[in-house]
Amino acid sequence: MKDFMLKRTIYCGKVGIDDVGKEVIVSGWVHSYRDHGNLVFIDLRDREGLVQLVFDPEINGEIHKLARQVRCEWVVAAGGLVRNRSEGMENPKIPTGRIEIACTAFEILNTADTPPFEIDNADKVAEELRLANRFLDLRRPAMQNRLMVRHRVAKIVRDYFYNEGFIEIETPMLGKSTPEGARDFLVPSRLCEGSFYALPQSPQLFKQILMVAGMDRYFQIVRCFRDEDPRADRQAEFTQIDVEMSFVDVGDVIGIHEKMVAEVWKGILGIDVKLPMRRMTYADAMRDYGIDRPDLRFDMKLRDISDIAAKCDFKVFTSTVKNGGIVKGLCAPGGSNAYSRNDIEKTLTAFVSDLGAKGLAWFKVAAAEDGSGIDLQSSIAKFFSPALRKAIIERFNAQNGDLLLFVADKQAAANKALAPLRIKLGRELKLVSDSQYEFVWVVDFPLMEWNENEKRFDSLHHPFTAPVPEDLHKLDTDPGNIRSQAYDIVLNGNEIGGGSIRIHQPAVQEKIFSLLNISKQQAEDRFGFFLRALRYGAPPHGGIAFGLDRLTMLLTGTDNIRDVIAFPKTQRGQCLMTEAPGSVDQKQLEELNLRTQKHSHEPEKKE
RNA sequence: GGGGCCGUAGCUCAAUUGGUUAGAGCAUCGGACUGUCGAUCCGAAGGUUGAGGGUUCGAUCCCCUUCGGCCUCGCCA
Repeated sequence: MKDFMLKRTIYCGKVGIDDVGKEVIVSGWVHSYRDHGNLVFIDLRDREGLVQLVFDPEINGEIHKLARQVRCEWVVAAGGLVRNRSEGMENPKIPTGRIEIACTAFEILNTADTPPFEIDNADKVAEELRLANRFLDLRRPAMQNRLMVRHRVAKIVRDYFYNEGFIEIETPMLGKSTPEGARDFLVPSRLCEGSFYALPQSPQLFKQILMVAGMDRYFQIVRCFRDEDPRADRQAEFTQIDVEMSFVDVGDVIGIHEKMVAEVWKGILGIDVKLPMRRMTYADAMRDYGIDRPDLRFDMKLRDISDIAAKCDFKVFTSTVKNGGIVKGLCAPGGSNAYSRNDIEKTLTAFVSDLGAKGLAWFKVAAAEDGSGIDLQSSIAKFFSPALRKAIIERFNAQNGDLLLFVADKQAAANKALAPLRIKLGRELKLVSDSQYEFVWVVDFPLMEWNENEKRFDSLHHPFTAPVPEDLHKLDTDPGNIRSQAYDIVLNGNEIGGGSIRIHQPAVQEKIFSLLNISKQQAEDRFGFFLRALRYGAPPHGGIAFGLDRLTMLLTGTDNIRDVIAFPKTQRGQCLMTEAPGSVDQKQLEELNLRTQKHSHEPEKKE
């Protein structure tokens, strides 16, 4: 006994010209209906697409009457004969537009409340409303397609790793909190009163231990959790393609994974990615692009002009250089026509000052007044001798009509402002194409960087990253200049994956901990299990992790991570559909030996 | 924790410098209609202008507080 009579024989979207003359049964959601009093048309939607149902009172008066009652988003099943639409009645807008189903059977499986927004127009609807009614939002083909792409990426990746001899192994979700890195999500333990699990920020130590255990090649498509503020491309709960391999060097890991990426791009977009992908050192990336994830779809490299600036009479420049800063800038091709003086001094300057820059110096490249070639024009041009102006033009190989923009600051501060400025200009000057994919491996990262506030070194990647062997001797003398065997894969300015060769000798690991100001005792408390594992015969090993969410974003051309996650959270980490997080019963708290507490000093209410 | 944008009918938006009864399209409901496909035509209903307070003769508009969404800095080994 079924609770419906008509059983589907084919998906709506799959009914085609080959089915003409066949009896079929379709089921799905009423996308739209057109009632002519006589004929009734229903566009029926399922996962695979739309198909037009026709109800003719001459054919079957009873179901025609029934069909007149349906409304959008009702769930129905219909059976009938597939037939060609006669000439002039075809609808080229939908793939099934050449055929229709002349219905002889019809069943209303469910009615539906009027939806809070029209499925067809949901792309224009406030995201808040879409998230609260995700079951409706996900009925949209665009959303279903993104989830489908995500699924297919996972499938390609699984198949790829299966063929390469990798084993998918699950690691715990309830783990131990490690104070480094991002903030942990904590889960109170009922059985161990007063203790907490942490949700994994990544399976880092587990996958390394799997290498110690001899699994040799591990991968996992795994949820990770970092309790930090979300962004457009970042959720607290996200998915990694996590990989680890034994007896490998940097080249091995890169080789395996660029092939994986190429297979994904081929499988999803049909695009042949040229292998091997190019590589760039961290130092070069920072010098030319001001950032460790350069967008190589366009050139517009940053140039340091500190040597020229030191000789000018512009005090902002000279004093910056004198105080150990740099003057760095870029040349926007055609920028002096695209940006008015007001654009530069208001919009662009505001843009960089939001990023911490103190100002933005500019020159327009124009025909020289004396008719001899080109020259720089600016309110500050007078502080530069003709020779210096010429030197600047040459540094950028600037052309008439270009716009030169400079930030004078400490090196890191200048890069921090210029790198996003470069991206903004590249976009606005239409130097980037959406169909262009420029991959690059960034390598030779510094192992550590000095943390001025804490007076210690911090890992750039994480504390298990192996140094470059030739730099090992600097461990005691010059730790800030040790390069690491870390690598990031960057696509169009997005980091899509990153990893490293790991330290496999306990002595080196302990040395690194001490440089990071982690005492023997602390290391023992936090990573004791791991250090112990390293002492029992750890093979050389390394790995990588890709962000599945971000990969899917790039493959589907969205800049909103929530579009590639079925049930995402808002910027405050809430699910607007389920209203998580929520309060819990007192009884649950008691079982966990937890008590919630209001601020002891509540802000005073104004009278 | 900081900065910015936004919130008007179910949805998307409008509303002159602060001024009369807050409008339109779509959706909804009722009716008409023989091939539509954004159907069409006729009609109806639909509002705590996110919430609270203030200024004012008068507030969607100005000010304060607050809630929510988005973007962003910090944060994200």
